[in-house]
Amino acid sequence: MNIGDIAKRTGLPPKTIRYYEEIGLIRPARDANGYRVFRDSDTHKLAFLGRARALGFSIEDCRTLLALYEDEARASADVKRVAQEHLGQIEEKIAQLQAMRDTLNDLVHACAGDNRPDCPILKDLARE
Amino acid sequence: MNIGDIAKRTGLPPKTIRYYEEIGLIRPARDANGYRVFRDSDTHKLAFLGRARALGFSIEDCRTLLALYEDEARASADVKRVAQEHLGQIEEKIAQLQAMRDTLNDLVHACAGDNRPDCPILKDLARE
DNA sequence: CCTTGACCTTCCAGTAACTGGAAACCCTAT
DNA sequence: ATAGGGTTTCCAGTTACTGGAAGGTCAAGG
Repeated sequence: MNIGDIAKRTGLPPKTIRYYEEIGLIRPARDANGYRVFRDSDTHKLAFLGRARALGFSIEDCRTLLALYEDEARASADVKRVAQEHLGQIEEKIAQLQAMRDTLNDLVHACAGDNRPDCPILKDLARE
Repeated sequence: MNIGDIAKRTGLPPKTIRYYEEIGLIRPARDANGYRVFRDSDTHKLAFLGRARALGFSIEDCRTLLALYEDEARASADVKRVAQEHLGQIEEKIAQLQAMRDTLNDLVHACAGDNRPDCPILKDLARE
Protein backbone atom coordinates (compact mmCIF):
# COMPACT_ATOMS: atom_id res chain seq x y z
CA MET A 1 0.00 0.00 0.00
CA ASN A 2 1.30 3.39 -0.99
CA ILE A 3 0.84 6.58 0.91
CA GLY A 4 -2.17 7.70 -1.10
CA ASP A 5 -4.12 4.54 -0.34
CA ILE A 6 -3.31 4.80 3.33
CA ALA A 7 -4.30 8.45 3.33
CA LYS A 8 -7.73 7.46 2.03
CA ARG A 9 -8.06 4.66 4.56
CA THR A 10 -7.03 6.63 7.59
CA GLY A 11 -8.34 10.01 6.56
CA LEU A 12 -4.93 11.54 7.25
CA PRO A 13 -3.37 13.64 4.48
CA PRO A 14 -0.19 12.23 2.91
CA LYS A 15 1.68 15.26 4.22
CA THR A 16 0.68 14.42 7.74
CA ILE A 17 1.68 10.81 7.35
CA ARG A 18 5.12 11.85 6.10
CA TYR A 19 5.37 14.22 9.00
CA TYR A 20 4.53 11.45 11.44
CA GLU A 21 7.31 9.40 9.97
CA GLU A 22 9.70 12.34 10.19
CA ILE A 23 9.06 12.73 13.90
CA GLY A 24 9.35 9.02 14.48
CA LEU A 25 5.76 8.02 15.19
CA ILE A 26 5.79 5.44 12.41
CA ARG A 27 8.49 3.67 10.41
CA PRO A 28 7.04 2.45 7.15
CA ALA A 29 9.27 0.26 4.99
CA ARG A 30 10.49 1.38 1.59
CA ASP A 31 10.04 -0.14 -1.79
CA ALA A 32 12.87 -0.51 -4.28
CA ASN A 33 11.74 2.72 -5.94
CA GLY A 34 11.89 4.65 -2.69
CA TYR A 35 8.14 4.73 -2.16
CA ARG A 36 6.87 4.16 1.35
CA VAL A 37 5.20 0.80 1.83
CA PHE A 38 2.61 0.60 4.58
CA ARG A 39 1.83 -2.66 6.32
CA ASP A 40 -1.19 -3.33 8.45
CA SER A 41 0.67 -2.40 11.57
CA ASP A 42 1.49 1.03 10.12
CA THR A 43 -2.07 1.56 9.03
CA HIS A 44 -3.26 0.52 12.44
CA LYS A 45 -0.91 2.93 14.16
CA LEU A 46 -1.97 5.76 11.90
CA ALA A 47 -5.62 5.12 12.64
CA PHE A 48 -4.76 5.11 16.34
CA LEU A 49 -2.95 8.40 15.95
CA GLY A 50 -5.81 9.90 14.02
CA ARG A 51 -8.25 9.07 16.77
CA ALA A 52 -5.96 10.23 19.53
CA ARG A 53 -5.42 13.52 17.70
CA ALA A 54 -9.16 13.85 17.20
CA LEU A 55 -9.52 13.65 20.97
CA GLY A 56 -7.09 16.53 21.17
CA PHE A 57 -4.07 14.68 22.51
CA SER A 58 -0.81 16.39 21.69
CA ILE A 59 1.70 14.65 19.47
CA GLU A 60 3.83 13.93 22.51
CA ASP A 61 0.86 12.43 24.30
CA CYS A 62 0.20 10.37 21.20
CA ARG A 63 3.75 9.12 21.29
CA THR A 64 3.29 8.11 24.91
CA LEU A 65 -0.06 6.48 24.26
CA LEU A 66 1.28 4.56 21.31
CA ALA A 67 4.18 3.31 23.41
CA LEU A 68 1.78 2.24 26.14
CA TYR A 69 -0.39 0.56 23.58
CA GLU A 70 2.53 -1.50 22.39
CA ASP A 71 3.72 -2.28 25.87
CA GLU A 72 2.02 -5.47 26.97
CA ALA A 73 3.23 -4.88 30.51
CA ARG A 74 1.74 -1.40 30.81
CA ALA A 75 -0.33 -0.32 33.76
CA SER A 76 -3.70 1.16 32.84
CA ALA A 77 -2.98 3.79 35.48
CA ASP A 78 -0.35 5.28 33.17
CA VAL A 79 -2.83 5.60 30.35
CA LYS A 80 -5.45 7.02 32.65
CA ARG A 81 -3.05 9.61 33.98
CA VAL A 82 -2.30 10.92 30.51
CA ALA A 83 -5.98 11.04 29.62
CA GLN A 84 -6.96 12.67 32.87
CA GLU A 85 -4.32 15.33 32.56
CA HIS A 86 -5.50 16.07 29.06
CA LEU A 87 -9.11 16.12 30.18
CA GLY A 88 -8.22 18.70 32.78
CA GLN A 89 -6.63 20.92 30.19
CA ILE A 90 -9.64 20.63 27.96
CA GLU A 91 -11.94 21.60 30.79
CA GLU A 92 -9.78 24.59 31.56
CA LYS A 93 -9.85 25.63 27.94
CA ILE A 94 -13.60 25.24 27.78
CA ALA A 95 -14.00 27.44 30.82
CA GLN A 96 -11.79 30.13 29.28
CA LEU A 97 -13.69 30.03 26.03
CA GLN A 98 -17.03 30.15 27.78
CA ALA A 99 -15.96 33.25 29.65
CA MET A 100 -14.91 34.84 26.37
CA ARG A 101 -18.14 33.78 24.74
CA ASP A 102 -20.26 35.25 27.51
CA THR A 103 -18.50 38.59 27.36
CA LEU A 104 -18.52 38.68 23.60
CA ASN A 105 -22.13 37.70 23.48
CA ASP A 106 -23.09 40.61 25.72
CA LEU A 107 -21.05 43.01 23.68
CA VAL A 108 -22.38 41.81 20.36
CA HIS A 109 -25.94 42.10 21.59
CA ALA A 110 -25.30 45.57 22.91
CA CYS A 111 -23.98 46.78 19.56
CA ALA A 112 -26.48 48.28 17.18
CA GLY A 113 -24.55 47.16 14.14
CA ASP A 114 -25.67 50.10 12.07
CA ASN A 115 -23.67 52.72 10.23
CA ARG A 116 -23.17 55.00 13.17
CA PRO A 117 -19.77 55.00 14.87
CA ASP A 118 -21.01 54.56 18.42
CA CYS A 119 -20.06 51.06 19.53
CA PRO A 120 -20.18 49.36 22.95
CA ILE A 121 -17.68 46.77 21.80
CA LEU A 122 -15.00 49.36 21.14
CA LYS A 123 -16.04 51.21 24.27
CA ASP A 124 -15.41 48.12 26.32
CA LEU A 125 -12.07 47.38 24.70
CA ALA A 126 -10.97 50.96 25.25
CA ARG A 127 -12.45 51.03 28.77
CA GLU A 128 -13.70 54.48 28.07
CA MET B 1 7.81 56.09 30.00
CA ASN B 2 10.06 53.19 29.09
CA ILE B 3 8.99 49.75 28.04
CA GLY B 4 9.29 48.27 31.54
CA ASP B 5 6.89 50.81 33.03
CA ILE B 6 4.41 50.24 30.26
CA ALA B 7 4.73 46.51 30.69
CA LYS B 8 3.73 46.87 34.32
CA ARG B 9 0.85 49.17 33.47
CA THR B 10 -0.60 47.11 30.70
CA GLY B 11 0.31 43.68 31.98
CA LEU B 12 1.91 42.87 28.64
CA PRO B 13 5.48 41.54 28.70
CA PRO B 14 8.14 43.79 27.15
CA LYS B 15 8.78 41.11 24.54
CA THR B 16 5.17 41.25 23.46
CA ILE B 17 5.20 45.01 23.25
CA ARG B 18 8.29 44.91 21.05
CA TYR B 19 6.61 42.31 18.94
CA TYR B 20 3.54 44.50 18.53
CA GLU B 21 5.76 47.27 17.32
CA GLU B 22 7.52 44.93 14.93
CA ILE B 23 4.25 43.93 13.30
CA GLY B 24 3.08 47.51 13.16
CA LEU B 25 0.36 47.62 15.80
CA ILE B 26 2.04 50.47 17.61
CA ARG B 27 4.71 53.01 16.74
CA PRO B 28 6.30 54.31 19.90
CA ALA B 29 8.75 57.19 19.55
CA ARG B 30 12.43 56.79 20.35
CA ASP B 31 14.61 58.60 22.80
CA ALA B 32 18.06 59.89 21.92
CA ASN B 33 19.53 56.72 23.45
CA GLY B 34 17.41 54.48 21.28
CA TYR B 35 14.99 53.54 24.03
CA ARG B 36 11.32 53.36 23.13
CA VAL B 37 9.27 56.18 24.59
CA PHE B 38 5.62 55.46 25.19
CA ARG B 39 3.04 58.21 25.20
CA ASP B 40 -0.45 57.94 26.55
CA SER B 41 -1.79 57.04 23.16
CA ASP B 42 0.61 54.09 22.93
CA THR B 43 -0.29 52.91 26.39
CA HIS B 44 -3.92 53.23 25.56
CA LYS B 45 -3.53 51.19 22.40
CA LEU B 46 -1.61 48.51 24.23
CA ALA B 47 -4.29 48.23 26.86
CA PHE B 48 -6.85 47.96 24.08
CA LEU B 49 -4.82 45.22 22.46
CA GLY B 50 -4.43 43.38 25.72
CA ARG B 51 -8.17 43.32 26.26
CA ALA B 52 -8.93 42.33 22.69
CA ARG B 53 -6.41 39.49 22.91
CA ALA B 54 -7.92 38.42 26.23
CA LEU B 55 -11.22 38.05 24.40
CA GLY B 56 -9.43 35.78 21.99
CA PHE B 57 -9.33 38.05 18.96
CA SER B 58 -6.52 37.22 16.57
CA ILE B 59 -3.79 39.73 15.97
CA GLU B 60 -5.29 40.51 12.58
CA ASP B 61 -8.67 41.10 14.17
CA CYS B 62 -6.95 43.33 16.69
CA ARG B 63 -5.41 45.30 13.87
CA THR B 64 -8.83 45.74 12.31
CA LEU B 65 -10.47 46.66 15.61
CA LEU B 66 -7.78 49.18 16.38
CA ALA B 67 -8.22 50.75 12.96
CA LEU B 68 -11.97 50.93 13.50
CA TYR B 69 -11.44 52.40 16.92
CA GLU B 70 -9.37 55.18 15.44
CA ASP B 71 -11.74 55.78 12.57
CA GLU B 72 -14.26 58.34 13.71
CA ALA B 73 -16.35 57.60 10.65
CA ARG B 74 -16.60 53.86 11.31
CA ALA B 75 -19.85 51.97 11.22
CA SER B 76 -20.57 49.93 14.32
CA ALA B 77 -21.73 47.21 11.94
CA ASP B 78 -18.13 46.64 10.93
CA VAL B 79 -17.08 46.14 14.52
CA LYS B 80 -20.04 43.91 15.19
CA ARG B 81 -19.25 41.76 12.18
CA VAL B 82 -15.73 41.09 13.40
CA ALA B 83 -16.94 40.28 16.90
CA GLN B 84 -19.75 38.08 15.67
CA GLU B 85 -17.48 36.11 13.40
CA HIS B 86 -15.10 35.58 16.26
CA LEU B 87 -17.95 34.61 18.56
CA GLY B 88 -19.01 31.99 16.06
CA GLN B 89 -15.54 30.50 15.97
CA ILE B 90 -15.41 30.39 19.74
CA GLU B 91 -18.72 28.62 19.89
CA GLU B 92 -17.54 26.12 17.35
CA LYS B 93 -14.40 25.51 19.34
CA ILE B 94 -16.37 25.08 22.54
CA ALA B 95 -18.57 22.50 20.87
CA GLN B 96 -15.53 20.58 19.63
CA LEU B 97 -13.94 20.64 23.04
CA GLN B 98 -17.12 19.57 24.74
CA ALA B 99 -17.39 16.60 22.43
CA MET B 100 -13.80 15.68 23.26
CA ARG B 101 -14.44 16.17 26.93
CA ASP B 102 -17.50 13.95 26.92
CA THR B 103 -15.71 11.13 25.17
CA LEU B 104 -12.63 11.47 27.32
CA ASN B 105 -14.69 11.63 30.43
CA ASP B 106 -16.39 8.35 29.59
CA LEU B 107 -13.10 6.71 28.78
CA VAL B 108 -11.37 7.95 31.89
CA HIS B 109 -14.22 6.71 34.06
CA ALA B 110 -14.20 3.37 32.35
CA CYS B 111 -10.50 2.87 33.02
CA ALA B 112 -9.57 1.11 36.23
CA GLY B 113 -6.30 2.97 36.53
CA ASP B 114 -4.56 0.10 38.22
CA ASN B 115 -1.42 -1.77 37.31
CA ARG B 116 -3.05 -4.21 34.95
CA PRO B 117 -2.62 -3.61 31.23
CA ASP B 118 -6.28 -3.87 30.30
CA CYS B 119 -7.44 -0.38 29.32
CA PRO B 120 -10.66 0.85 27.69
CA ILE B 121 -8.94 4.05 26.61
CA LEU B 122 -6.42 2.22 24.49
CA LYS B 123 -9.11 -0.15 23.31
CA ASP B 124 -11.12 2.77 22.05
CA LEU B 125 -8.19 4.40 20.32
CA ALA B 126 -7.27 1.14 18.67
CA ARG B 127 -10.92 0.35 17.85
CA GLU B 128 -10.26 -3.20 18.80
C1' DC C 1 36.39 57.70 37.91
C1' DC C 2 34.88 53.02 38.25
C1' DT C 3 31.87 49.47 39.06
C1' DT C 4 27.59 47.19 39.77
C1' DG C 5 22.95 46.15 38.71
C1' DA C 6 19.00 46.97 36.41
C1' DC C 7 17.50 48.60 32.43
C1' DC C 8 17.34 48.74 27.40
C1' DT C 9 18.63 47.42 22.43
C1' DT C 10 18.82 44.00 18.35
C1' DC C 11 18.97 39.57 16.37
C1' DC C 12 18.35 34.64 16.10
C1' DA C 13 16.11 30.43 17.23
C1' DG C 14 12.39 27.71 18.88
C1' DT C 15 7.55 26.56 19.87
C1' DA C 16 2.94 22.94 17.67
C1' DA C 17 1.52 20.50 14.09
C1' DC C 18 1.21 20.71 10.14
C1' DT C 19 0.52 22.81 5.04
C1' DG C 20 1.84 24.61 0.47
C1' DG C 21 4.78 24.60 -3.20
C1' DA C 22 8.78 23.53 -6.16
C1' DA C 23 11.71 20.35 -8.63
C1' DA C 24 12.32 15.95 -9.81
C1' DC C 25 11.60 10.88 -10.07
C1' DC C 26 8.41 6.74 -11.04
C1' DC C 27 4.76 4.08 -13.25
C1' DT C 28 1.17 3.04 -16.46
C1' DA C 29 -1.44 3.69 -20.54
C1' DT C 30 -1.83 5.40 -25.08
C1' DA D 1 7.39 9.26 -26.77
C1' DT D 2 4.35 11.44 -23.99
C1' DA D 3 0.78 12.54 -20.79
C1' DG D 4 -1.23 11.82 -16.32
C1' DG D 5 -1.00 10.74 -11.91
C1' DG D 6 1.47 9.23 -8.21
C1' DT D 7 5.59 9.72 -5.31
C1' DT D 8 10.03 11.68 -3.37
C1' DT D 9 12.74 15.48 -0.85
C1' DC D 10 13.44 20.01 0.76
C1' DC D 11 12.26 24.67 2.02
C1' DA D 12 9.26 28.10 3.64
C1' DG D 13 5.26 29.74 6.02
C1' DT D 14 1.65 29.60 9.53
C1' DT D 15 0.27 32.04 15.05
C1' DA D 16 1.76 34.81 18.60
C1' DC D 17 4.83 35.03 20.97
C1' DT D 18 9.14 33.47 24.22
C1' DG D 19 13.98 32.58 25.50
C1' DG D 20 18.54 33.71 25.19
C1' DA D 21 22.82 35.95 23.73
C1' DA D 22 25.68 39.99 23.03
C1' DG D 23 26.05 44.47 23.90
C1' DG D 24 24.66 49.64 24.90
C1' DT D 25 22.71 52.94 28.83
C1' DC D 26 21.80 54.84 33.17
C1' DA D 27 21.74 55.95 38.11
C1' DA D 28 23.70 55.01 42.54
C1' DG D 29 27.52 53.98 45.53
C1' DG D 30 32.45 53.94 46.77
